Amino acid sequence: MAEDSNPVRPRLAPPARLDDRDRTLLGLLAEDSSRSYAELGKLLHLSAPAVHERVKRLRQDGVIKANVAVLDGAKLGRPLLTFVHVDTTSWAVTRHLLALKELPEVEEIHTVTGESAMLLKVRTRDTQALEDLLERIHSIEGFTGTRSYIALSTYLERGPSPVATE
Amino acid sequence: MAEDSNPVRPRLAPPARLDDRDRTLLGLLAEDSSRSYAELGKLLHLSAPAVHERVKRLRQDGVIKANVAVLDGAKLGRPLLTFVHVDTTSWAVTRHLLALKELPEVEEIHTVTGESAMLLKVRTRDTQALEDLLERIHSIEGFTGTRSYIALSTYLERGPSPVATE
DNA sequence: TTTGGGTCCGAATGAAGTTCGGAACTATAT
DNA sequence: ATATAGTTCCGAACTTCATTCGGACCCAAA
Repeated sequence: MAEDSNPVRPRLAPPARLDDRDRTLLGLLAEDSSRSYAELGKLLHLSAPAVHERVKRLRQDGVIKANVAVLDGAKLGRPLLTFVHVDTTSWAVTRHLLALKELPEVEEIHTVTGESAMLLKVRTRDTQALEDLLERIHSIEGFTGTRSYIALSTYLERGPSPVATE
Repeated sequence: MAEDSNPVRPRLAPPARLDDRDRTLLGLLAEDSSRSYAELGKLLHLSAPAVHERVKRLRQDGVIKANVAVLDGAKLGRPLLTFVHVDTTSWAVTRHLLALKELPEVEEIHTVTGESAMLLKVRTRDTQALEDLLERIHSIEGFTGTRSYIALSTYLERGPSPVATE
C-alpha cells in the first residue's frame, strides 16, 4: 500500500502556525480592519491586550502585510477593468517591469505559464484609454502582442482567505 | 475638422470630484491606512480634524469602500496563484456564483469578453489542490472547460490608483 | 453688503491603542 | 515529582489618537 503519496508542496515562504483564533481574527481583519481591539476581543472571547499581541505577532511574522484602504475604481474615474495577456519574445523583460509599474492604470503584473508570458490587470477610464495603454505596451521592446479580456461584471474581489486548508 | 470626437465613457457609478489633496490622501491611505490623522496632516499640510473631515466625506461618497488587512497568501499555506478561464454554455450561471464564492481558494470572479466567459483568480496550497478545485468547477452544470495560467512571479499587486486621469 | 456653503483651525473630550506586572498553563529537563 | 523556560492571558495604568465643537476665513451668489 502506497501510504507515502507525496504531492508537490511549494514552500518558499514558510507557512506560519496559526490556531483557530488567529484564523478567525485574520478573517475579521481582512474584511474590516477598522474594528477596535475591544470589539474583536468580544468576538474572539479575548481581552483587548490579548488581541493586540496576536495582531502584533501576525504583523511581525508577515502574515499581515499591511493595512490599506480599498478604493472604488469607478468613482476614481476608471470603470473599465481589463485583463491583458502579453506575449513576449525575450525573458529579459524584468527591466521593463519598472516602466509598467509606473503606469497608474496597471494594478497587477504576473508572469504566467501558458500561451502568454505575462498577465496584467488594468483599470482605465474607457476603451480609448485602454487602447492607448495597449499601444504603449506594444511599443515596448520584446512585447510582441496582447490579448485583452474586458471584465463585464465583477462578482467577487477579495484577498487571500485564512481558512484552514486541510 | 472633427473637433467633437467623443469616446465611449461608461459612467454607471458617478465619478466623485476630488482635488489634489484628496488624491494624495487616497494614495497614502491605499498604501497604508494605519497612519494617524496627525501624520497625514503633516504630509498634506493640514490639521488632523481637516484630514478627518476629508476621510469622512470620501467614505460617505463611497470612494473609500473599506479598510482591510492585506494577508500573505503563501504564509497562509496557499503559495500557488492561478488564473482560470472558464468556458460556459449557459449564461444562467449566476446561480452557481454563490457556490464559487464559498470556496476559500477563489479570490476573484469576473465575467469577461473573449474566448472564455469567466475569469477566476484562485490561490491554492499546491498543484494537487488546484486540480481538485478544477475538478469541482468542471462538475458544475454549464461549465464546459477551463484553461489555467499559473502565476510564476507576481511583480505588482495593488488597488485602483487615485492618480488623475486627464 | 449680505447670505450660505465649504473648508479650515485650535481646544477639549472621550475612546482606543499600548505598556506593564503578574497569574495560569504547558512542555521539557533535571 | 520538581524546577525551569516559554507562551498566553488578564486587569490596571498610561499615552496617543479619533472625534466633536465653536468660531474664523474664503468665495460665490443674491
